[in-house]
Amino acid sequence: MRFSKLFGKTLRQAPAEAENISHQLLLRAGMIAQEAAGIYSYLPSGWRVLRKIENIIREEMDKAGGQELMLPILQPFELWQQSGRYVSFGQTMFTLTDRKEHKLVLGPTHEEIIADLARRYVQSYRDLPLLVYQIQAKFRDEPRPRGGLLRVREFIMKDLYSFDADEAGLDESYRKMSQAYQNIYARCGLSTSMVEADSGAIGGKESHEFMVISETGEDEMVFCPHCGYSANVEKAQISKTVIATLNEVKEKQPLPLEEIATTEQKTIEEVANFLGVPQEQTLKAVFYIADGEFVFVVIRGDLEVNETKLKNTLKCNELRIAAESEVAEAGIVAGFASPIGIKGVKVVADDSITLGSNFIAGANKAGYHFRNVNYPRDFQADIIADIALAHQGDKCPECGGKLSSARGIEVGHIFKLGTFISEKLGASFLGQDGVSRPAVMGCYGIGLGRLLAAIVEQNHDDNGIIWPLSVAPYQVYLCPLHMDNPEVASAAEKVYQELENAGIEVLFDDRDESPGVKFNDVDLLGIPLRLTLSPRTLQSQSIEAKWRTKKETRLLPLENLVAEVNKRLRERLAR
RNA sequence: CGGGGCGUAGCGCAGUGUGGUAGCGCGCAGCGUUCGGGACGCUGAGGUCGGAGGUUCAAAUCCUCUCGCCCCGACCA
Repeated sequence: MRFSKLFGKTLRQAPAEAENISHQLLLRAGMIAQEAAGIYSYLPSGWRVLRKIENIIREEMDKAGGQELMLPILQPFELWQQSGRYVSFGQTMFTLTDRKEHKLVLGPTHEEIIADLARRYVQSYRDLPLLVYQIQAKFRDEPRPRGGLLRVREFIMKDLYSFDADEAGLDESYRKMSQAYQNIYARCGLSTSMVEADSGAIGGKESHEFMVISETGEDEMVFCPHCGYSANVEKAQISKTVIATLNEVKEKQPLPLEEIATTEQKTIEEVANFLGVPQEQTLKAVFYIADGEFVFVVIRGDLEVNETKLKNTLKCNELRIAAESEVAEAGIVAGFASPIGIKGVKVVADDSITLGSNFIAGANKAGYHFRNVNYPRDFQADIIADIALAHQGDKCPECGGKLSSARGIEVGHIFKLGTFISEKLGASFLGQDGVSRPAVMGCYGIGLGRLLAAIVEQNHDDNGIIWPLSVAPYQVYLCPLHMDNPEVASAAEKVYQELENAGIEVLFDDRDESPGVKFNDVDLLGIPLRLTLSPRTLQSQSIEAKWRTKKETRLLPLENLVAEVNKRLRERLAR
């Protein structure tokens, strides 16, 4: 490709709307262009990168036994009613109506379609396992697109769906996919962590996310340096046991309830300090509205509520903190509330409240708390579950070690769906025993644009992008200096033709620009190997080679250049 | 949906307070000089000042409404 003809210009200054690095660099490099909030065009060089990523993914999917297919973007709304997932996706789905007043959706994902296909084509256990995938645009009306390509409304996604005869089969498909994912990221030059995750609107029981550690990431995860436990904080568990001192062990016996005046103390911190007890000796009350219903949540004072876990526990679609007025309406004295004596309100308690005794809790009247509150002697909960939020420094649920935390970009998410979709859509098969069963499903997604952005987040310097060779838009940048010098011009043309003919992807900077401009552009574009041809190098019938990742340069003889370049590219790709 | 910010040439911005011929830098076009890390000179093209309505002799500037974009939160793969 001749640079002079390449569609898309490099920019010295990033457009003001770009805040994170990948967004700025991709815009400056002329790889993407924004059309509207969360809607982007890929310009030729950006599209080349995307297609390389796509090919890597395709190869790994095929290797794992996947079959590629193409599914419709326009989907009948009825399918989503059948699966029931239109409720959990809600506003996130783009919907439209055709001329016959039929409701359609722009597919946010394709489990319904694929299950519908499986219903028709999978009839026997002999047809299983089945792994099919698609690489296509999906649409989600995000409440807030952000971060350039990191969170968009129209995006290209690879989704593979697995159908197995039983749980053991699903486990095997899941294992294959998680291996394929590791291969994909490695080939894209990314280092990722696989963490336990919440499955959110997709549903299902077990899921893992692949995270690229980055400050610009939207997710937070915790991991244990000792045993390797790692999880998204939405999902993460912690060990809540408090190591008791001898003195405290004596106090473990439930003592009689006692009312104490705490006139000014409302927050956990104030109450604990006032009474000289640790925060884990108190109970905290938090109020939510879950699908319109008021919920009283109790958790040990030192912990915080994990809203994702709470939402899952309540099996609700909408969850928000209750407004002050709503709390008052429910007859609750904010700041002095506890579940003791509360009637007619759903109470959800974190299981931490069962791990202690003689807690401090609100007395449900202004200015007073109770001492020696014990569960279940003094109050009952409708639901007891783990609803605590993990933090850096908490204890690992596996080994008790100290958890660390980090932010990450989710570049892949795999789910064990089970049978809830196949049951609803009738995707069942006849087993060897002649019994009909729903297929056991899994789904495995990768957002390609987000992956591309994550690669930039992880591979750049002050001058620009540093594409790994495997995904670079061009492998080689041919940079002649003094294009007005006929010897340079003709030698450059010749080298360009030779490289092209050998199938090497080369961007030929035939522009009449100063060396500084060219060098800065190649650094910005992030092309791995730079070949500089000038009157100086021509004196020794050679060309100067420099890797984007390195400082040193070295002269290569023009003779046999193609073979030499090929060898170097191969060596680098093999690493 | 709540809070904040911003819409002026392809990009970055000034001008808005106090209404009076729309500017700067980069980029772009032409010519010339340059040429190993964003060169220089001269000449030039390019703007419904996000949109609509209003006030006024006169609106980028004041008023009302509206649309869009970004950030934080809610929410969300």
